[in-house]
Amino acid sequence: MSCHIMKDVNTYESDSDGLLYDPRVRAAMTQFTDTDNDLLTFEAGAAVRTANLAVERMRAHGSQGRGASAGALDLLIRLNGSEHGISIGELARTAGVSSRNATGLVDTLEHDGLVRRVPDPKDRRSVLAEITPAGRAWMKAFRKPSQLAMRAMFHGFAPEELVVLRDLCLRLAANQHRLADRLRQTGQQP
Amino acid sequence: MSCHIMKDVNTYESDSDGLLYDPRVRAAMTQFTDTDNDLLTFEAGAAVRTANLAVERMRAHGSQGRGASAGALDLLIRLNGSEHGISIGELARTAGVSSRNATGLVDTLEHDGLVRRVPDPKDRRSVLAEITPAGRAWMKAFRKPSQLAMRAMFHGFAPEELVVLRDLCLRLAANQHRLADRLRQTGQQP
DNA sequence: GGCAAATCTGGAAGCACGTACTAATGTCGT
DNA sequence: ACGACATTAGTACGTGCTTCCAGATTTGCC
Repeated sequence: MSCHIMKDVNTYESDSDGLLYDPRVRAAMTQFTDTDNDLLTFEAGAAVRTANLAVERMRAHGSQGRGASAGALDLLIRLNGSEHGISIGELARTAGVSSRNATGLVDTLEHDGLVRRVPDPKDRRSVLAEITPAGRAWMKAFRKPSQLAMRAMFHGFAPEELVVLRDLCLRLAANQHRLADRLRQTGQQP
Repeated sequence: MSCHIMKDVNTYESDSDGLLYDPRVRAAMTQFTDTDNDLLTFEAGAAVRTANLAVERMRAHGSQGRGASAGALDLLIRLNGSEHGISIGELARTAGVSSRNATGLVDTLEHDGLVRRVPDPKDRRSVLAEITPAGRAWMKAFRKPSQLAMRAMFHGFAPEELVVLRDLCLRLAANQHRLADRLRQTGQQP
């Protein structure tokens, strides 16, 4: 391992319990927090962001710029698992983005021929997005590489650890949803 | 709790061990994976993304559009914890972004008066970014609200859970870095 | 001294995401 | 039946992030 490679390796360190932390983040956050627990929350938040960037980067590499941004891919996977079309609004709600954004993501997928729009017979205001045969073929082609990539990303993780990571992340998201709801109710929106 | 509120609550469910999962993600990913472990990796990856979105949203709300995007805020926090300036290149390397991107983030902070550029006396090619008194005042003003927000986000999390979340996320990021290094070495870059 | 590499940034472009608004449609109460 | 109000997707616009390309200048190595 040459010095050039050493220089690029992340300098995460292990704490007394053998768990990773980023000393640079810790140094920066320590001055922004009052208690040890506050520091832990900031570090965890920063770590979530770091992990997300890592997943995004692996995704970007794996799809080779094939119009498969994270958001669009999520929609495509969702549509692939449905035997009928899904409305733009429903896609937006379940993805937790604005309908305008869902419109844009579907635009992208439609432009690439992976998805098409069809009228919703039950509501003339609404449009259903459905996956095309080309979209299903795309999903099929990327199934195995995607699995290999995720296996490599989570190399060294026990199944229980994957489950715990999922739970912790979803609890965080649930907390944020509750907070947003509360703020909306008390009219504290800016 | 009215039905309107019920309708907006996320439909995460608990598995047999009492840990959260998203049934919609599971339904979509099940058709994209071959083994249970693969499903766990995909679910964990999706959960990381969901958690990151949650943190971003809380951040956007807390800063009230005050020029504090996630990337810029990270740099500001970093500079606040340093008694001397830091070069654009160093900021870029430690943030894991390109120097062009770091340049843009510093542009934003400089435009808001929170950061200034000064020449690096040791290297005339280089520019140091340092936090301004206004930047330190900004940090001071947002310290308490930030802490309260993170406490609320991580409400119900034990300290050990925060540490585990941090470790799992950083292990994921470390895996990605190793993979990227390996790809770079074997020349498999696209 | 010569040259390759490093440094930052101007300029441009693409993409994700959000807000405000509009035309069309659907729902509900009178 | 009618009017008020809500919902739907998309237009127009803006911001931020990120990448690419190129250029001027500086630094370090042979």
